[in-house]
Order: sequence, then structure tokens, then C-alpha cells
Amino acid sequence: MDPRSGHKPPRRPTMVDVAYRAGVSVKTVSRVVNNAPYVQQDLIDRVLAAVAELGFRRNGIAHTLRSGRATSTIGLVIEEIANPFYATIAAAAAEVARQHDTLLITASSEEDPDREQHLLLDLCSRRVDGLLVVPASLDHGFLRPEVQMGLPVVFLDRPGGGLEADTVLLDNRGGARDGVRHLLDQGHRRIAVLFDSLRVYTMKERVEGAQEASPVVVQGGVRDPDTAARVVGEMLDAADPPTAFFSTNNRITVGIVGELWRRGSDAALVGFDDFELSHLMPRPLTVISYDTGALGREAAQLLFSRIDGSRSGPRLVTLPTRLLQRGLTTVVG
Amino acid sequence: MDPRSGHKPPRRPTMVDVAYRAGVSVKTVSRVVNNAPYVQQDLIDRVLAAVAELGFRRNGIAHTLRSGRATSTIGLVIEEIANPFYATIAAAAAEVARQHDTLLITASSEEDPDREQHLLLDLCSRRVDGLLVVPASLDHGFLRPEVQMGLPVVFLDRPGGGLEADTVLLDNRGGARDGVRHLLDQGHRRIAVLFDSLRVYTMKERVEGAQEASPVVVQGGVRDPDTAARVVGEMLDAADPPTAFFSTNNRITVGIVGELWRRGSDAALVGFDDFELSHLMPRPLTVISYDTGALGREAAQLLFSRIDGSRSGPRLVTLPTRLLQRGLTTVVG
DNA sequence: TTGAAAGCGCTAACAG
DNA sequence: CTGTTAGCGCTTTCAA
Repeated sequence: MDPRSGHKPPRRPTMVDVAYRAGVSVKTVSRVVNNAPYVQQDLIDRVLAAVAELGFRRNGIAHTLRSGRATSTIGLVIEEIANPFYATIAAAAAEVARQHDTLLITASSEEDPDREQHLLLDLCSRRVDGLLVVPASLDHGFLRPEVQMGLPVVFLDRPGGGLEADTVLLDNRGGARDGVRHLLDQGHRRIAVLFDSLRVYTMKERVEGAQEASPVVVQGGVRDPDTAARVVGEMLDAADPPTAFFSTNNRITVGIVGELWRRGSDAALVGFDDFELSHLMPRPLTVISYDTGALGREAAQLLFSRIDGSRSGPRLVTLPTRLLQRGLTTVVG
Repeated sequence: MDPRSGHKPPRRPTMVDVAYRAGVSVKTVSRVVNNAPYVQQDLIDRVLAAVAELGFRRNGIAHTLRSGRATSTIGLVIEEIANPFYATIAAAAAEVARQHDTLLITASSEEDPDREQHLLLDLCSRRVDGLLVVPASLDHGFLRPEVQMGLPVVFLDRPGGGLEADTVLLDNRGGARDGVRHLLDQGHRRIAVLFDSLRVYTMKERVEGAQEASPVVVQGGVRDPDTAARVVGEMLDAADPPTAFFSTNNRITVGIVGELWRRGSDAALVGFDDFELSHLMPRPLTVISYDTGALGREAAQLLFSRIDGSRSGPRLVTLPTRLLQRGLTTVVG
């Protein structure tokens, strides 16, 4: 590019530039910029004028490096930002962070352990003040050096592996148990439980919770609503069909709702997770609900208590679930 | 605290520590850590061993300050992280960022112009490489110095004010026009348009687009589903009721669906925004759909093209909408 | 191929 | 109250 082409020099003004322009020392500029006390109004005015004229803005990088203070940034590693569950967690964490004048870097692991590790270590390099992690892998030992040097880590939704750290979980097992008991109370004895994979912590807990309540028919590999619909169809067409279904997540629940509605079936349905518009589903259902925001909030609060210096042993918080009636009570068709 | 209480010194090892331990110079450590060429394998091994033993991790703050390179961070300021619309935008932006080895700081303005300004300037201090902004205020002139010094800014969903910058919008006006025309084609002549506030850019565009297609009855102040339901009830109970409703966002749409269902009304409904589970709504409806992810993706791609040096004039991208049939086709009741 | 010295922009610790 | 000096941890010269 032609250096004479009139582009403003892309170099940002520094405190030295401001000091020169205002005719004061750099330290005075620093004091004014940081609202330090004991500066003459006269100098304050001159500095602020120079700041405005030059378009100066403190370089937070240099500030953080020199002062050794916190970056006022925390990291959140989740599976998928667009998923409403994680989005709600992120929003709650961001709000707690804001109360501590801290910003949130959110990144998706996409369930990939390598990616999770890469992201977490990158965040460590950036010297975040703390880490909120929905584990995608079973081993987080690679974080141990960082934790030993004072980096607080909180796991949420699932326990982390190979690292002692605060953890916030849902009562998956208890919720599932309650859900199946609810069906038993209504007289159901043939109950089918649909789940995706037992390798996912929450799913395993939920299936086991269901089994604690009653012997049930379990069916895995249900990874999306369409599969759920197909599986329900097959079960209802088979001999001695289930009179009730228990779903272990809301994607499965939605698939079941659709299929039961299409068939005009009156089979009962209890599903883990509430979801938006569940009250407008075309048939009644019961959901196992919980406070997703609380998950993020509790985790973030725990994190900041550590950042603020709390040194007690690792804490485990388990959040309760509750049953709610959902769906339109007039049957469609 | 007792200094002898066995806590590991919270001081992180630096390249100096690693160099000392490996018996090499700091510069060699730097070379190894950064995978620079021309280092003897022997030294590489010793340095890596020392790195592992000490739990060294490069201080990204110092790296960024000294090298003057990008922070590999971009900022996204939206209204509300938990809202699926913004969550989808954030996910798309994060994915594009990832392709550029960049992390995303997401912050909510909560529609508060002061908070928006504070957040944006904070992000500038942190020397993010670029800014993605869903405007909450009408004037972003305060960003001009930063933009002049080379900070790329892209507005999305709404135009920014007082600042020339790339912008990515939806075709709100055209979508609304198409929606109302769809109702006209079906023979409807008494069409009610429900909206929240004309001070919101997208809402104003949508209402005006509807009016471009046909004279309609407009009703503002509809800020949530319950209000929408109440308003619909009042309209249907009045003399000469509308035969069709046009909703300007999905919250209003959901409220209308519920009320029409409760009344068993066969009034037609077209709503701006598609939404999750719209296909399971207990009555037919038509939605004006668009690719929310594309909004975030286009904006982020535009941002990175600027970060990578593109210097053409400000660009405006408008994304298309399309009509889709939703809802269960058997009427509930 | 390796190292010594300087310095990124800022603030801590002094001295005045 | 204000200024000078040194240095955060790293990378960029530039010698060796």
C-alpha cells in the first residue's frame, strides 16, 4: 500500500502519547485513566482531553501483564452453544460473571475429547480466572498442573474425571425414579424406557434410576425424534405392547409425542427434561423438570467463590427435579 | 495462611524457569514452545522435559503484548444468550471463529444502550480482533476511534447507528409482505397484525412490510404470548372479527396458536419466525422462516474477511425468508 | 543454530 | 501530589 494514501496510522496511541500531549508523566496518565485519587483537577482535565483527542483506550493486555491481576475472563466449555439447555447454562453463567465484572468465553467441544482438551488448555494459556466445564471426556488430568497453580475448575451436568473439583449435577437418578413411580401409581406395569447411549453419564443415571423403581423394558440407540417414533411404532405393533413410555431426554419425548398422536394411542408418557412449548403438545404428558439456569448459576457462583479465595474441599451440589403435567388435555384427532 | 502449610507456590513457571531447568537460553525455550525450526533435537527434548516437569504453559498475555499479534478473540454482543435466536447466531459465529483459531466472547446487552456501550468498549480494551454487534442503541459513534484504528465491526439483525460498518440483515419487510399476500391469496380481507413495539427495528420493518401488501388492522403492545392470547380473544369477540392473523414474532405466534386452539377458531395464522416444535402445534399455521445460523455465519465471515485485510466499502447483506406450512393438520378438539 | 539485550504498554515501588 | 525507574513474560532484533 502507498504510505501516503491517507490511511490513519493503525498504531494505537499509548499512555506515552497521551502523556506527551498533555504535558505530564506517564504515571499521571495511568492515575487518571484508572481513577486513582490525589491528582489535581487541572491535570485530570488535560489528560482526559488528550485521551479524547487521541482516541486512547487502555491496553488491557499490558495492564493485565504488568499488574498481575485477573483477566476478568472465565471460560465455559459446553457441547453445543445452540442447544437451549446449554444456552440457558451459558446465560446464567454470563449473568453471574457480569456481577463480578467478568466476561465469558464460551466454546463448544462438540463431544470431542481432543477438542475439549485443546480448548481448555487454550483457555489456560489465555489465563482465564476460572473454568466451567461440561465434560466431554472421562479424563481431565491434563488440567492438574493448572489447578495446582491455583486455577479454579467447576464441572457441571456431568462429573469430570481424574481431577478433584467442584461439581454441580442434576438428580438424574432420583428424577427418573420418580417418573417411573408416577407411572406405577397410575397402574402401569408394562413400561418401556427409551434412551440413546449408556456411555452418556446423564443417560446412564436416568436409565438406572428408572430400573430402581421397577423392572422396565429398555431400548437404547434412540438418538433422535424420528428413531423414537419408529421404535414406539414397533413396540405398539408387537404383541403385549407397553402401556406407558418413559423417555430419557426431550428429543426422544418429542418423537414419542408425535407418534402417539398420529396413532391416537392413549399410552402414558413421562419424559425427562421439560422443553419450550411442552404445554402446547397435542396430548397430555408428564415431564421431569429442573432449573437449567440454576445449574449454570450454581456452578458459576461456586467458581467465583474459589476465585475469591475459598479453599475448602471439593464440593458436590445436586439439584432437584420435579414432575410437571404438560400438553393439551383435550386429545387431538 | 501458614507459608509452611504445604501449598504449592501459586507462581506459574515462566520461560526463564524452563530455560534454567533445561540449561538453555530463554530464546531457545521460546523457539521450542513455538515450534520454530532450526533447533537441535537434543535441546528440544530437554526443553520439553522441563516444560512437562514444571507444568509450564505459555503466557498468552505476554505473548500477545510483545508480538503485537492478534488476540485470536472476537466479541459478540447480543441481547440475551438464552434466547434460541441469539444462541443460534452465537453458535454459528463461534464455529466460523473456530475455523480461524479464534475464540468468542459473548455478552448480553439486555437491550440496554449503556450496557452495550460499556461492553463494547470493554471488549476494545481487551483488544479483540473484531466485534459482532446486534445493536441495542441507535448510536455507535463511540466506536469510531477504534474503527479508525483498524478494528472491524459488523452489525447483524439490525443496522447500527452513526458508524459505517458491514451489516447483515434479514429481509423483514419482504417476508412480512409475502406472509400477508399469502393470506390475501387465500381470500382473507380482514387481517389483524399483532406486534410489540415499533421502536424495535425488525418489528417496524415487519409491520410496514405487512402494510405494503394490504390495509391491515394493527395492534401494538403485544409483548408476550399471554397478551397475544388476550388480544386475539378480544378481537374475535368484537363485531366484524378478523378472519386471519399476522404475527410479527414467534412469541406472539405461540400465544395466538394457543388461543385459537382453545376457541376452536378456524382463523388463519401466519407468523414471522419459525420455532422449535412448530410442526407439533395443535393447529395448522404458516411461518415466515429464515436461516438464523446464516445470519451469524455471514456476519462472522464478513468480520474475518476484514480482519484478514479486506478494505472495500461497507457491505450490506440481506438474507431471504420463505413461507412454510407448520402445525398438525388435523384440528384439535 | 543459539544467545544476549532491548522493549511491547502498562503499573509497582519508590523518590521527590 | 507527581515523576522516575524498573520490570511483568514474552518475542524481536542482532550478534556470535
